[in-house]
Amino acid sequence: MTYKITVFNTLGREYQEFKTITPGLVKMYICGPTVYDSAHLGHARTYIAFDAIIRFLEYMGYRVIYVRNITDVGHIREESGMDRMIHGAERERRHPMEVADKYMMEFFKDMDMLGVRRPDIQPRASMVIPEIIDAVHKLIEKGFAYTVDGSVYFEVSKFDGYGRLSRIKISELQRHRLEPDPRKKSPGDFALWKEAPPNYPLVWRSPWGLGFPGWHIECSVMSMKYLGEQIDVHGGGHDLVFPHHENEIAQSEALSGKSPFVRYWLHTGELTVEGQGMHKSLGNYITIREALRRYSPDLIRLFILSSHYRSPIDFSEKAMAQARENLEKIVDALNLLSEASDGGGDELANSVALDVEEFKSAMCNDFNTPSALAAIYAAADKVRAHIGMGRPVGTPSKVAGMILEMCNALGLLRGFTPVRLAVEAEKVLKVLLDVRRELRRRGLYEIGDEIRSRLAEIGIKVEDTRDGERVRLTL
RNA sequence: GCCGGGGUGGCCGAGCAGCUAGGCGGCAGGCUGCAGACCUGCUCUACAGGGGUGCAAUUCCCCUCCCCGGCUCCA
Repeated sequence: MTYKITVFNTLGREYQEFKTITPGLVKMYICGPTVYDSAHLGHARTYIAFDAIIRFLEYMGYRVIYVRNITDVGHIREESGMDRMIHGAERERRHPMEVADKYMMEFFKDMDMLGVRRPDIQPRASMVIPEIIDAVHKLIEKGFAYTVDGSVYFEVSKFDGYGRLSRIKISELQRHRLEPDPRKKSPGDFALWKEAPPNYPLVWRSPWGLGFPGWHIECSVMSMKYLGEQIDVHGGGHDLVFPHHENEIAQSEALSGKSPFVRYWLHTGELTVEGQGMHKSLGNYITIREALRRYSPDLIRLFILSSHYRSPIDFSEKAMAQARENLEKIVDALNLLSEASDGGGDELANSVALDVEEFKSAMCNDFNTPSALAAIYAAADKVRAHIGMGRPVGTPSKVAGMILEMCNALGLLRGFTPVRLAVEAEKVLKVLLDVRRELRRRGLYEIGDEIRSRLAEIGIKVEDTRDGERVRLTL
């Protein structure tokens, strides 16, 4: 059967059938981080969510060209009007590019540890400065931008349809955290190129003097440089809808003269911690490395995928504990299957095959990972019940393969191997269980239970069934 | 103020016009020396409140209340 994938497009706020420009090929650009500090759980949420989407598309047979940028210049901070990179550099008393490198490498490592598929191209804003200057120049030539001393601004009113993505009206862009530059023609106009103050540590020569790019333009340039003037998917956190993505559309379509710049805009919901936004001042700022010290990558991923990518998600110990139970259920089912012997019919395999169909249709419905996980749980439960009732599995490796196939399509349990004891340990365990059986036969339950609880402490759960002991390893 | 997203059973969390989400937890029973796993049943005719349109509304429309986000910092 063929599957129709439906996605919710932020542009238009509606569900649309997913049809790529070139059949079978997905050109996708995801906004990467500004590397002035360690990545946090919010980044993990966004990139894991997109990772699952990408893996699923690949699972469905698409080739995905995935570009995710690194922004290492031009991201202005509000209170000081200072580039975020410069701020990081001042804090750490290093050169801005040294700071950028440090956090970029850290980010790459975090993503690898989380099992996020590497993008095919990871361009860096500072490496496309010539292209940015060129783009800014063209925007001036085309009449979409104007200069004010050494700065260049995009004139929003020149671009028809500005505000289509975020549904913002130019006339309502009246509230500002920062006093807008009074020389701008309209408060909504945004910088393409900024004139640098004296002694600014990170500047480039341009036709307008020494300066640096505005935030937004780098993404337009990198997206078009590596994926072309029109792409299939552009994604990022929900907080980027305005102004970042709105401005990207304006710049890009003004430059290329082609519309739409992006077919499907996908945005991930915010991550909160115990119900509050993450802020260093609240003390609830959790970096990815901190999270990885406490939780396995699969656990973090399962937690994130338990919520739909567009919904907000709240991080808490309780939520993680719940995710852990669910993960253990899946792993338990896979472990049980690895020990089950062939025999019986295809009944279980056929039933799990239905779950795989459920899984696919859930994911085809705007990448509904909670529903997709429900299908995996259903399959795992069937396995546990089947084996729990002592029924033959039929083709355990086939069943395990189907469950792993679903998990892997979400990036879960990619490195799964059934937990096994070493041969020697196996023999020792057998001796212990033999002794325990004899103890129980003589009614010496207390000592038998002692053996059981001591084994449980080291991750070996012994369960007594009619057919003897079943050992579950949670090593 | 403007724009956007939400409020689903004890908790988490899908669905969004008719048909069981799912998970976690709790209770009772079965099986067990016990525990666990597994099985059965219950908690579970839940969808913020009030109107409206439908044969039919958690799902669409309007109003009210509450929460959150964006409005040139953010994934």
